[in-house]
Amino acid sequence: MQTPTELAAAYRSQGRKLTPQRQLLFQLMHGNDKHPTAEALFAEASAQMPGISLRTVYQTLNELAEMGELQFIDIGGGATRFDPNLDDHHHVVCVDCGQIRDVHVNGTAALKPVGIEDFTINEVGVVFQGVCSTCEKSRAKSPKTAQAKSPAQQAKVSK
Amino acid sequence: MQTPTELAAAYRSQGRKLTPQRQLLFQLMHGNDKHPTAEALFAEASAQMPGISLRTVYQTLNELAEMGELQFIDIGGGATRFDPNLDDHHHVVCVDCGQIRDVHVNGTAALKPVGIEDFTINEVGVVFQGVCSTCEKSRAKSPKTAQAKSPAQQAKVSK
DNA sequence: AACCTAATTAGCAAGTCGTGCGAATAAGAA
DNA sequence: TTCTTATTCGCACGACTTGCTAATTAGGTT
Ligand SMILES: [Mn+2]
Ligand SMILES: [Mn+2]
Ligand SMILES: [Zn+2]
Ligand SMILES: [Zn+2]
Repeated sequence: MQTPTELAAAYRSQGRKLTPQRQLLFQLMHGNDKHPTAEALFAEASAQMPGISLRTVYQTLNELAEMGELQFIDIGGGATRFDPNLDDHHHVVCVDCGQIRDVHVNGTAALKPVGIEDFTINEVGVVFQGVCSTCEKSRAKSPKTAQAKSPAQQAKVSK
Repeated sequence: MQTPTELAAAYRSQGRKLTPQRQLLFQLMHGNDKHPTAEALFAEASAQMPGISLRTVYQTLNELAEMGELQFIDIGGGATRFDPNLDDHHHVVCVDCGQIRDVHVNGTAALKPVGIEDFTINEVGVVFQGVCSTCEKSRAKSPKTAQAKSPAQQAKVSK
């Protein structure tokens, strides 16, 4: 995603208006590597701008996605996560706390899909599933007790 | 996923009952490589057993997942897809029609995630995005016209 | 500085997907 | 056949996201 300033220019050049809500969201998303949900972003935004609506957050995120400024990440778990990082990168998910971390992956070019000659491939996504060090420690302390997870950070893991 | 007969045994040995609903779902899922949604499976089941409830379909699918007989696949697009194929494999998604196809991938062992030394990785998933030959042809005929897609097969694609 | 108008916002209704709950039903053991 | 308890089904409800629209506002025009 471009900087808030660059986005301002991009918006104007497209006949879009520069509202305080949008500017705030530009700031909050720029360089954001947390892969937040719309709700999470709404919470942050609300702190600085009480009254901003969740609807506007969704609207702006969709808008930015249409403009190619950010991507959606759907890895299960209910809510879509938003990612302003447009570099070629992939993700690791902690199955315990649900956090998503960027990860650069070497070797993706060498991946050879077999049996789909009839497809024209445009993109490849790699998702690692594991446990982060923090959760690993918690497990050591209370091996039996499942950690309390807020719905927002729960990861619905396959298999 | 095991055969309906094997599942029957597994169920009984776990004190679970063998209902006609479950048996039908075992059949419909066994060897199913369509990665159906719960709704899609419900539709198929309803054809053979009018009156079966969507609730029961969800219940049975969750049950089978708990038993490790199938996996959930979440690649965006609204509904979770179910996969009875437990072999080590990956998926290709047609961004046009939303179909998901199994694909064996060579080279996954060589994938090197960089910068997540603090994670204990358990699993790696690879998803290819592209266009299937059928959709490719449709595009040739009507390049401008977007294909009509049923909600169930729509793929919500990131980026 | 006041004005105009299209774009935007906020809020609530509604849609989709999935789960909690409880009464009625049925599997399977006795 | 009887009994116990797992299961089914239907509906309410919850989480997430979008549709709709009246009120507001950005930003160009006079
Ligand atoms: Mn990312
Ligand atoms: Mn599969
Ligand atoms: Zn964690
Ligand atoms: Zn297709």
